[in-house]
Amino acid sequence: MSSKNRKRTASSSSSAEEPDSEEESRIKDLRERDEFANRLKQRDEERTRKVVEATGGRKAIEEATKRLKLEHEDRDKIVPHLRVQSRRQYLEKRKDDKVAELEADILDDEYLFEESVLTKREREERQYKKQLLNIAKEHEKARELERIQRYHMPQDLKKGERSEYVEVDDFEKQPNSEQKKWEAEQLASARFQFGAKDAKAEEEYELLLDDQIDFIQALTLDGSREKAAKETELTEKERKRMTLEETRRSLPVYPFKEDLIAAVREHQVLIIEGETGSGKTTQVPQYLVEAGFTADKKMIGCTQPRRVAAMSVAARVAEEMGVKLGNEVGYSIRFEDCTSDRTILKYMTDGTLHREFLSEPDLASYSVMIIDEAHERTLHTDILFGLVKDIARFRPELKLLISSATLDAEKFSAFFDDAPIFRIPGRRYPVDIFYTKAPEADYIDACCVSVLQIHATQPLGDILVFLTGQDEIETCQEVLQDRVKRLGSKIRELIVVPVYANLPSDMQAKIFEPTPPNARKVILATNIAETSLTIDNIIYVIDPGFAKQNNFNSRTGMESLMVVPISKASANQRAGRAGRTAPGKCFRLYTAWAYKHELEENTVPEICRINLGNAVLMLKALGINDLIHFDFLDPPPHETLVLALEQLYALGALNHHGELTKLGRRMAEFPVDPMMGKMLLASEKYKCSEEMVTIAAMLSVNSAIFYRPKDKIIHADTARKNFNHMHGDHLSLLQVYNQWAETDYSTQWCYENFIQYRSMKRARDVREQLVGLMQRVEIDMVSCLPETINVRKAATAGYFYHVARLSKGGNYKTIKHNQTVMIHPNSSLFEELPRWVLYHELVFTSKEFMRQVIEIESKWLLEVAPHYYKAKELEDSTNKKMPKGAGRAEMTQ
DNA sequence: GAGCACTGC
Repeated sequence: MSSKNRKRTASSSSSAEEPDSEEESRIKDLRERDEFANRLKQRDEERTRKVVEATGGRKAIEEATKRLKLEHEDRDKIVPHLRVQSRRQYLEKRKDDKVAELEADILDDEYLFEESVLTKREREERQYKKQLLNIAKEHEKARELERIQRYHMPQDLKKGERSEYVEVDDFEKQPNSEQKKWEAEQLASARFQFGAKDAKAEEEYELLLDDQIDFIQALTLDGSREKAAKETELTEKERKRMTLEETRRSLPVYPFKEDLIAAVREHQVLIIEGETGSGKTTQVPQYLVEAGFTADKKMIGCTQPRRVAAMSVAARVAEEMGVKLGNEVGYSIRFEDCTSDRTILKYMTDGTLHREFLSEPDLASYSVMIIDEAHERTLHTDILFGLVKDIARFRPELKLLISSATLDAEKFSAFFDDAPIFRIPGRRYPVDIFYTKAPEADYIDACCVSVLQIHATQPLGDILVFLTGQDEIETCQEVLQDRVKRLGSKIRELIVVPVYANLPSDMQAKIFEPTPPNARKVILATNIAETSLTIDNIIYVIDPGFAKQNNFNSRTGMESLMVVPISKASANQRAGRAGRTAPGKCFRLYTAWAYKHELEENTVPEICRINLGNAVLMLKALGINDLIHFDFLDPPPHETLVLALEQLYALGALNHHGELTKLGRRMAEFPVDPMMGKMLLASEKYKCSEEMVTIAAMLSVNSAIFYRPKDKIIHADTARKNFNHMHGDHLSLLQVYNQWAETDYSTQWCYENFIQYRSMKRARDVREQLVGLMQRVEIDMVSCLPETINVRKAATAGYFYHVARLSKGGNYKTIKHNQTVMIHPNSSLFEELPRWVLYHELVFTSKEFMRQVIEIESKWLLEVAPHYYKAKELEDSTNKKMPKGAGRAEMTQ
């Protein structure tokens, strides 16, 4: 692509009579861009070669580098700690061995000798052993509980007492442990008995609830398993005894193995329609390996929308194939590449594959690419569709498998030139669906009533309630707990557990705890339970029919998070959550008529709802110049694309021919919004790369840095104010990070300052990645502290699009759209009201708010973006911060 | 004086 451009442009400029300086600089830039891209490619190749020589894979090298660095930095601190750690691990292992030994001993003993043949002493000894085992087990259980503590605020502790809070992340330091934990959870939850099994015969409750909701059953979501099939079902114990091979054979996909391989051989693109539980994600790639699709050293790739899925599926498949994870079977996700030169089966997140396109635009190292969970329609899968469809045209030997749930298969087939659909049955129980007779005005209240109604009248079994956000969940939790308290012993125990993404992970783990016999668990969840979290043993689902959805308005450049009715697809997905382990019931808090006539068929895909700045830049970097005619499964709004292109042009990532510039090529290396990418690159000129990288990392996790527990709001706000910087929030965030880094990334410090450790850890990961990328785009890391003017100038160089000026009445108006906006009350500048501000984002909640604001001087705008701002636009600026209270008076003049 | 659904690079 680039060479063609160069030729064309070279000839056009030579035909010009006089030297056109603009044209010349464009050509020079294009040349420099291609030289830069070549350097990148060369460096990547050298790096790969080195890795292959070292045989350990990239991961090993990274690990080794990290370890060396660590050792160098604080060897003295770490060694004693490591010693304790290893001693502890040894003791732990020894204890486990001993307990297992004891248990086996008792079992043997009981098997060999009946109680009656034993002497008194032998009987006593057996009794003693059993007691010992019990104590050991109880002890272990208690320790498990201790290990996962609630969020303790420091002031809860007495003086001198050490905090016992253990961040769950501490256990994630071993390689792959996040996935191990996930698996353990999954396994544990699978073992929990379905509540009703333990229950005695249903007791009659004569209980009158305040109000009741009338439900009518409308239809049953068909399951592929019937109640009767349960007899043939394997108990957990039996399943454990089954070998891996037997388990594989028992999966619904197994009988289709040969047909599937034949179909893949015959067709280049195949749509696989299969429900969850069919085993397609783990089995299909293995079948293809067996069928020889990786014979010529090429890989089979499989994308997943979520990190945990990519990791755990890879681990499972490695086990089934009897290889070590990271060798023949590996996974690749952000911050973690667990593959080697031996890898033939690679699981990855869709975003990772999207990035891989930058260094390998033809997917040359793959013979098969599987896009799994395509129906979820994430931004990345949607873009991948267009890209792989294009590649398939000039690489006829590349096989594509698109795997999706039932409803969308036809649509995918049509998109991929009527590719054949291969259907695989799943495993699911039927779910009865109930609708309300009349619409419910207050759905929170209706939820609570329904929960109690189910609790009082229905057989035991856990309830899952879908709510829109933290706020609703907390309200609902209070109401339920209050009503349960008032009903007292008239009803059985009801355990209420909340779950949403921002909840600390130890509290999230509570949803996997077993429900005690004769009690019922109610899980109040956001959409997180719709796809991301799978909770077993749910029998009842309550679905009010709403969700929060992010929408981007490209006309105003504003994001809004609003409560909207869900789609039919989403409603059915929610209902399906009731039928995973047994037949279930789903109560919809809307009428059957509303379902039929008011709900959309499908949720609007993400690509149509968000800012596409980064996506467009990536596509440009891949040489796709005509974005308006890019083959989208669902094309995003025209204005969104135009806005993205416009911004890229203003930022200098595209030249006036719409071609990618060197600056744009460098920006594309960063997995951030183009404005932020520009800001990072501008830090080179302003000699503050250290600061900008930190700020970028903090901004990208920002929403969840400050922790505000409901009962300690005042403390939390005071703690937050201590970080406030007079020039704005970017600098406050910088202070937070730097102070944290000074404490050696202490967890304790986070709790003392009401800062979420999890978010900070993530910011650290992001920062590390960005530092690596800065080196990649040939920028040295330097710091400008304690001076911070350059920090704000570099931010302005990226975000000059996001500037507002104080106007009459204390409101701000955006410079380009003249739109009235306000500083968000959480900002450190909320009461300061500087004349000119720059904002990181514009969000519409109750009003139009600028979130993350810094004070700037208008003359900087002319310095960093002379092509975008005219001096006239910026007139009448005093550039002085107005004295508090006097601001308005001065403005009226 | 507000309030952040969920992912991912």
